[in-house]
Formats: sequence, C-alpha cells, structure tokens
Amino acid sequence: MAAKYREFQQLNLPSIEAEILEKWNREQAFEKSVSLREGAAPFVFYEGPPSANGMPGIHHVISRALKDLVCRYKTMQGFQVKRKGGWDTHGLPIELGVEKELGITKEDIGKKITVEEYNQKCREAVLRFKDKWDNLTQKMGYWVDLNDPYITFDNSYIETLWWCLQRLYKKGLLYKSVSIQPYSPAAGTGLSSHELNQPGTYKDVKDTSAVAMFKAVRNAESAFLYNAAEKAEGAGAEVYFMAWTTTPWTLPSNLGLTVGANIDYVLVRTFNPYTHLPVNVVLAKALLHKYFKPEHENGDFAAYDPAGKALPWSILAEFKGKALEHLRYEQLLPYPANTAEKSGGDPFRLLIDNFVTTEDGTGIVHTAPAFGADDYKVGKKYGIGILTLVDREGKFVDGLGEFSGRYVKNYKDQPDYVDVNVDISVKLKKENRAFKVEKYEHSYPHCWRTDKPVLYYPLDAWFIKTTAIKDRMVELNKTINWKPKATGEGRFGNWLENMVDWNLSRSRFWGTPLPIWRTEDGSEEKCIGSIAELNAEIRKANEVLGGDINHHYLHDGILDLHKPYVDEVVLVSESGKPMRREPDLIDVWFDSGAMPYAQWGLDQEKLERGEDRPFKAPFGQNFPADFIAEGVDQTRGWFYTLHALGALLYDNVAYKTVVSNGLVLDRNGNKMSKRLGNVVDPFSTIEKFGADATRWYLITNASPWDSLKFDLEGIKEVQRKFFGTLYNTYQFFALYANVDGFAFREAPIPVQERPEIDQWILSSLQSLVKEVTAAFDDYEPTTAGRLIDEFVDEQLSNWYVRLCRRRFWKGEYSTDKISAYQTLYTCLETIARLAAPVTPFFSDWLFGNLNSVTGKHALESVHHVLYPKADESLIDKGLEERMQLAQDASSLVLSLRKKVNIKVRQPLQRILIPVLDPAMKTQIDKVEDLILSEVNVKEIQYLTDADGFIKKKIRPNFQALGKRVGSKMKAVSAAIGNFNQADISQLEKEGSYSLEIDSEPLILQIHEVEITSEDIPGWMVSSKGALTVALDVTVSPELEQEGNARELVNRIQKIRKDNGYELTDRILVRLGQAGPLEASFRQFAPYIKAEVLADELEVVDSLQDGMAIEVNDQPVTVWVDRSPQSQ
RNA sequence: AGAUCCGUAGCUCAGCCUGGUUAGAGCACUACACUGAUAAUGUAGGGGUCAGCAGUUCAAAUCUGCUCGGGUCUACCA
Repeated sequence: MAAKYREFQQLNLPSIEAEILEKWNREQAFEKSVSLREGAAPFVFYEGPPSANGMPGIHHVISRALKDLVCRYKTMQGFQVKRKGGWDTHGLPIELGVEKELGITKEDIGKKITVEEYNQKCREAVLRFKDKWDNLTQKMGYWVDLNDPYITFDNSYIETLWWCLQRLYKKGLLYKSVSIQPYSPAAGTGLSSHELNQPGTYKDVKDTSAVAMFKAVRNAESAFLYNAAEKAEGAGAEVYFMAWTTTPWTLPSNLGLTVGANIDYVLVRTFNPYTHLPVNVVLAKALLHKYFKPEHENGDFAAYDPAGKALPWSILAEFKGKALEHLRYEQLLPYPANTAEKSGGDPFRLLIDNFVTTEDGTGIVHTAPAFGADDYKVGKKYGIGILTLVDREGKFVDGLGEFSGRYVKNYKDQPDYVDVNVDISVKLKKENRAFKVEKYEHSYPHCWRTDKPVLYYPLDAWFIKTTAIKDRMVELNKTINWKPKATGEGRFGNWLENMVDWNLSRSRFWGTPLPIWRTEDGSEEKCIGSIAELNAEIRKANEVLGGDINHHYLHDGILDLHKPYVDEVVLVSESGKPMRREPDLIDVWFDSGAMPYAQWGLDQEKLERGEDRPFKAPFGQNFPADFIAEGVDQTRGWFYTLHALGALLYDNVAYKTVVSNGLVLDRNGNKMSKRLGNVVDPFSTIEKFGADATRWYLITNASPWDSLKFDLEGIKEVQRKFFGTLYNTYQFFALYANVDGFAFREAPIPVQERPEIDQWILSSLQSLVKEVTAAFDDYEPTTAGRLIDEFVDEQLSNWYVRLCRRRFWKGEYSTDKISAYQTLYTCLETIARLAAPVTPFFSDWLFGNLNSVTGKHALESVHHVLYPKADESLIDKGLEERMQLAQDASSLVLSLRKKVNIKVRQPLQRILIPVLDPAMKTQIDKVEDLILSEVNVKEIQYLTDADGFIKKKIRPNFQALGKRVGSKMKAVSAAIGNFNQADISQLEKEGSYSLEIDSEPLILQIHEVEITSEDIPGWMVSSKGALTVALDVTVSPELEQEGNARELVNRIQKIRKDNGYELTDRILVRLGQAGPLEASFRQFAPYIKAEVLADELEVVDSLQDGMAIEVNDQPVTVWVDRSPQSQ
C-alpha cells in the first residue's frame, strides 16, 4: 500500500517542533546543511558573542531569529554558510557579579582574596548560564555551531588579540596618554561610565559657585573692547571676561576660556558688586538677566550707591563669540606651581568650541584641561597645555600658597573641614576678581562605593589612534549596506565624524592584559605579539637579569595569559633594564571587535613566515563578513569596534551588510526590565506557542529595526491565522489525497492544460516567489513574511481551496482532479520552502510530510534543498488581474445580496456589469463561471455603451494632467467636473476635447481622465474602482423552488453529519408534510439526490418517524437512514 | 544637553523614498452568511482633525522647518 500523508487531530506547534528537533539531532541536519554545500561559494557570517553570565531574554530571540533566517536563506540559495558560535567572557558585569556573589568589593581583591582566586571565580562565573543559552539556541531553532565556539578568555584568543595589538603598535597607532576620567579620590580609583550609571550616583548637592572675572590683556586684538569701554565717559578702564564655575578649586588650574562662535556676547559697563569699582565685563547677551535688572539699564552711574541694591549697567558693544577667539587674559590666580611655562602650552587665551551653551553661567566657560573632558579636548585643540594642581588624594599640590595641601572636597570626613572653594571665592572677591558668589544646587556624580563626590581627573591610559584613519573609516562605511540605512548614515556616520581615540585601558582584573612591558622610567618598551615571542623574551630576560627572575616560566608555554601570571613576568630592555608590564587590561570591546581574527587563532607557521594575516584557516575565506546582525545598542559597540579594527588592521571593512534590530519593549511600549517585572521569558513563550510562531510574530509584526511591542496576543494571532490556515490547507489536501491515493506519481500536467484557476494560483505563486526572493535579498524579512502570509491566507486558502473544494471530493480520479492535487501540492511545498528561513520547524515538518509520500526531493530536509526559483513563464499578469476582478465582482455581489437580505443559497437570475472597454469584458468573460458559482447567480449580462443604460462619471487623472497643466489644475478640474454625458462621449469618440482655461485653449487627451460607469438607472449597484456590478434581485417562483431544494440539501447534510456517516456513505431519504415545498423537492429530486448521495428520495404525504425541520421557514418532516448498500 | 528613530482606526502595522484628490490591512467589536477544511471560514458595518503648528506646491499622511510626546544611544558639562 502506498504511503499516506500524515493527518492530525489538531495543530500543535510545540509537539511538531519537538519532533523536528529530535530529527535534526538524529540526522545532524545542521552539520549536513553546511557539509552539503562543500565547495560552494561561501556566505560569511559572524556571530556576535553573547555573554553567558546572564539569562537570555526575549530580545535575544529576535536578533538570533534574524541571524538564523538570513543564514538559512543563503544556505538554500546554494551558499555554504558556516556559523561559528562564540562567548564573550571578559568585562565588568562578570566582575561585579562575582563581587556580589562573594560579598566583596574591589578593595578586597588582593587582600581578602588573591587575584588568582578572584579570576578563577570569574572564569567559573562566565559560562554559568551556558546551558540555558544552549538550550534556547536549540529550542528556538537557531543553527549555530556550539561545538567549537570561540571563547574570549582562551589563551589562543588572547594571543591573537596581542598579535593585533602589536600590529597596531608597529603601525604607531598605540600610544599612552592622559585622558580625563571620572575619578574617586576617596577610593583612589578611576570609575567607568558603567559605575557612574549606578543608581544613586548622581545627587543634588549645594556647592559654592563663583563668577570669576578674567582681565583682558590690552593689545591689537582686544582693542575693539577697550575702545568701546573708553568711549563711555567715566567708565573704568579695565575689561573682564566673566566665567562661572561650580568648582572653584579648578580655578588655579585654569588655562583658557571657551566661548561659542555664534553666541552673541556683550560688553557691559557696570560696577563690581563686592568692591564697587567700575568695571567692564563681557558675557553672553542671553544671560544678562542673570546678573542685571532690566530697570537699572542705563542707570545713573554717577549716583551709584555701594550700599544700595541698584546696580546700573549699560551695553557698550555687542559681538559674536568668534570675535573673541585668541584674545588673551591675565591669569586669575598665579602661583609658582601654575605658571605658563609649567602648563606646557600657550595658555590664557579665549577658545571657541561648540559645547558652550547659554543655559547657565555666563556663556564663557572656564577651562581647566585637567578636570573636564570638554576642557581637555578644547585645550588640546588650541594647545594651551595642562595643569593638574590636585593630587590623587584630592588635595592641592605644593606651590599654591595658602591653598597647598588642602582637600578640594571633604574626602577624609574631617570634622573641622573648611571648604577651600569658599576661601578661593573670598580671595577673588577681595581682589576684584569675583562678580557673584553663591550657593548653587546641582546634580553631581558621586562614587558609588564611598559616596564622595567624583572629580574628573587626568589618568594615564593607552589609546588606539583611531582618529588617524577617521576619513578612511568614514569612506569605508559608505560601502557598507546598513539596514536600516539611517543607522549607518546617521547614528553611525555621526559617531565616526565625532570620533575620538579609543581608550583601551581598564583598571580591572578579569580581562585581556595589555601586552606592553616598560622600563621604570618609560624610556624603553616592548609590545608582545605572541606566546612564542613572550617565551623568547622571558628566556632572554632570564639570561640577562639572572635565573631567579621569571622562575615560574622557565618551562615553555604559559598556562594562562591572565592576571596575575603575566604581571609576574619581567622582561629585559635593549639596554638591559628590567621591564614590567603596563598594569592595564584592555577594553572588552577590543575582544569582540577582533573576533574575525581571534576566532580562528594564530597559525604558528604563518607567524614564523611573518605573514600579514597569520590566522588559522579558514580565515582567508572568512573575511570580511557578508552579514552580521545585532541590536542597535551595538552601533557604538560591536559594530564600531569591528569596523575600526577592520580598517586599522587591514584597511578593509569587516562586514558588508549589517542589520541592526530594534529593542523589544513590553506590550505597553515600556522597556523590559527585571525591576518592572515585565520581562518575557523566552523559554515559556516558546514552550507554549512554539518557536516558529514566536519567530514569525517577531519577524512579521514590525521591521526588525523598529522597536517591537511584544504582546503574547500577537503570537496567538499568528498561530491561528498563519499556521492555522496553512495547517488546515495541508490537512485538507492530505484528507483527500489519501482517499484518492495521490502521490504525484503521474507526470506533471502541463500548466497551460490545467484549469484557469490552477494556472492562476501557480502564476500568483511564481509572482510570490519572485517578490519574496527580492525581499530576502534586500534583507527585508518582514516584507517577505507578510507576502507569504497574505498569499497563504487570501489567495491559497481563501480563494483557491475554497473554490476548488468540490474538485477534490467530487467524482473520479480524473485529469482535473489530478491537476488540482498537483497544483495544491506545488503550492504547499513551495510555501514550505519559501517560509523555511523564518519557520524552520513547521516548514521542515510540512515539507517532510509531503516529500515522504512523493519522494520528489532526494534530500529529506527543507533546509537542504534549494530555495524556489521563480518560473517567469508561468506568470500571467493578465490572469492575476482577471482573478482579482472575479474576487472583486464576487465581493460586490455578496455585498448587494447582503443589502437586500437574500442569502447566497437562494439562486438569483443575473448580474449586470457595464463594460467600458472590450478588454475588460474579455477578462471577466474568462472568469464568469467562477463568479457565477461563487455568488450563486445564473448569468452575467454585459452592458456596453451601445445599450445606453450606463451613466458615466469622469474624473481628471491628476497625476497625468497635473504634470502638464501645473497651476491650472484647479480650473481644469472644475471644467471636467462640469462635463455632461454628451461631453464624455465626445471625448471618448474623438480621443481629445478642447477646453478653454483662463481664456487659453487646452486640448484634453483621453488618457488624462478616468471614465467610470457610475450608475445603471433603476438598478441597485455597487462598485469598486472601475468595476461596477448590478444585481437582479427578483426571485422568480422557479428560483425560489431551487432555493428551497438547496436549503433542504443543507439540512440533510447536517443530519448526515450529526448521524456520523462516512463521507462516502449512501443514504435513503423520505420527506413528509412538505406542503408548499413539495413541488420544489419533486422538481429538484435528482439534484438533491446527487448532492446528499441519496439512493432514494421519496416525498410522501405523511411521515411518522421523521424529524421535524424547517426549510425557509416552512415546516417539513424528514427521515434519513443509511442505504443498505452502505452497511 | 546632543544625535537618531518613531508618532496613521481601541490595538498591531502598511502607505511616505518617487506628492495626485474616497488613507488601507489584520486583530478586537457588531450583524449576517457558510456548513463535505467545521474548535475552521466568509461577507458587511461602525471606527481616522495621518501627534500639533507653519512653509513649499495647482495638490501634502507623503517634501521642508519648528513644537510636543515616546524610545534608544552618547554625554552629564562650566
């Protein structure tokens, strides 16, 4: 007996998935999908490594679904797609997790716990949830190689990172410099931005703020200020720049004043409120109100009363910030420690930068390069040098007179602490150098461990000189295909434009150590690029410095490149001095950015030959990536570091296409967080609804890059609508194909010999294949999914299957029936393949169910076969168009029936369709039978112009006409609106029509208007677009009788079903007490018998044991039993 | 604070790039129909100042600017 298509009680996605998963594992389906394509063109994919020290969330499902579907699609397109998995294992979250677990802080490391033990803990914690991740990977159907992942803490991985760093070092792109970082003097350590973002670090505090006055140096550049000041009679001679600060302790370190180029500034004549001396001050015009009262403008300067509140002022000049650039001023608080020479630059000048605002202060920013990132940046730009007059404990250095040795904030909890900021302010007041001193409340960051205020402090750090190749990176970025485009041009593009050098240094314990050894004075250094090199250097050091040094490493090979071991290694410089390792670790983002190289590790032979790319195979075929995908939050993370390293190391892009997916929010649009308790557990979601439904929902609901409001209701809908429909269609097919034993053994019937409707669905299917392929090729899976969704629902299930149902269950196993089976089979199998990238389980299941019976494909998994290719020869747009007409016409008729309340079972005589052009009639003609049977009407009559029934409507074709007439459009439109029926026919007959618009002639062409039929006088019509349909709603006695017969058939079918008869059972029917219905039943007896499979239909006068039913509100008694032949 | 994305029906989204006059789907809701796919399906209906304002244009959901609201990233700064 032939194999049967599997039939099911109901759709159960999770159980299908379990079954398919088991099959994949058994058959090594993933491995096979790669090995089958051996020798084929590679499609290179990079897996962004997740960190397995936290639980995976639903947002991981979307990015992985995205990655998976692209890889599966490309595999089906014939490419070989290797997918090496990876784990990100270093970094602060892991350290923090370990500290929390052990109940320790950073200070305890090296005291309560050794670095060795600490790092061992980190190593253990790193893959804590690896099982969960692997489990999710499996369950969601993400095909990635988990057997041989790259792990960033592996020696071979770190070794490759070292090699990369050394390459940068050799190119002169690695340098040590200071950078301004958050620093906690109380804790004696720098803080990362992550630490600064701990809750509660920003606190509202009241600080002493001061507006200091910097005296302008009089010279040629500043002449315009002094001249303006002197013009005003009786004004003081001196000009001051006003600058505000909330940290007066930074004033001794001041080296510049920064203004905004386009900000309006004014020179104001007034008095110093403390010394009452006449002064001229410069500040932003927009901030005048903060210091001066409008009513005192142009007040009486001569009558100024120092004791009174009234401070007269007047504007002497107004100018843009640009005019102030390069002006010089006298140092505010000169001391031996802060002379211009000690600054190392050319300080005390006015600078321009765009960070200046007029929100607060004076619009002139006091700039102390050591204590602010902006200050440092602008200071560097202008070369004003740098002064760090506060030491690491937070106190002033020597050489600052009365302030030396004082803490700038109360870091030591001194009970008698006197605020040095107040003292500085008082000094300024006395020296006529302060305009306003007051307490100011603002939000300021505090160290999350000591609760003391942070200060921004220059710390040594190693940098990669990314700015050196900024232009090249921008250029390379333009060749990358970004999805969405805006992220690449906007967010990423801007980021590149504003790039700063990459600060690599991290003062941590668990991470990749910087492979640089230096002599104590920093005059000699070495950057190590491999383990072999390190060993050689160790041996050398042992020889030069003596055998005791590095005694742990006398053997070959270092067991662990992490701290503390590498820190114990002492190397020797060229001149024979000992060198120690720079204590920093590197930014974990370097780890992941270097994964294209480090995932393979170094090839020792290539290394020895000094090759440019000494990485193990298959690096050669795996760089750059064709495709990567991660969340948008990686734009400045992984996307950036990959790009930077690709450009820095090999002047190449690291990836050709990048898809950045948006966030997953909860159903109300809030970010998911543990705190809010609105996180969606991916495991239970998949378990309950299935991975495919989840994937389909995630992909089709919104473009991957839009943020997605995750709602379980949406998954349910997808389950019901898409999967339910597709499953039903399959189930329908299987049911009848099994009855008829269809196994696609017959030769395919040439498509042009199949019925019109088969040709149509196949044409639509090929169009679908074309569009879906285009969408996937363009990395638009949402479009692809929606197209498939629509086809399955609207075309296949709702039209093709519905209209063709009878073909499957009626009659013999004829050519027509075989055609129907072949057509539906092709549709189902093609859909399985089209959707396979998104719905890997269901597609494989569907494909398997079909293929196991027909054996049409030698390969048993849908993921091993090729993606469908559109057969253009089967696409018939005319056919698709007329089927659309049929659907529209049917819909219109049903809508008319609805309006007059005549049910579809009641046959009607005719519909009228006005046709304005012969082509339309030809089109409808071909689908006439479909329309008639669908709406249960006997005939279609076409009304043409000649009949004179049609009333036409004319409308301008704005698109065509607008281009030509432009601004006359309104007048033309009005003129057309006034057309009568005669005008319209004239235009139709002659193809053009002369108008007069604004007393100018205008020839209207026929293609510049749209003519539709509006009405058929005396009929009820309905229309959609150019199609208008009228329905004859007269129910003649004949039609009524037929309607009764149909109604009876419906009742008997119900009885059959209620009685539980088999589809093929034949029955006997008796009808009694039929009254007025009797005539109907007698007349249509043959029809009724055929429909309900009755061997006998008797209409009797009286029936005793029948069932009382109603047919069109008329009572009748009916008796049904199985025919003896069926029993 | 800056950059960027988003704002269309009660909800989820198309349409916007390339302007064209009645703004579409699905879900939900209401009514009806179908009943040999049946815990399925269909049809119809109500439901919109296309966030707001201004501009460009004969014509704006669509292009431009601004404002408001939401998300994200980067900052946190005198």
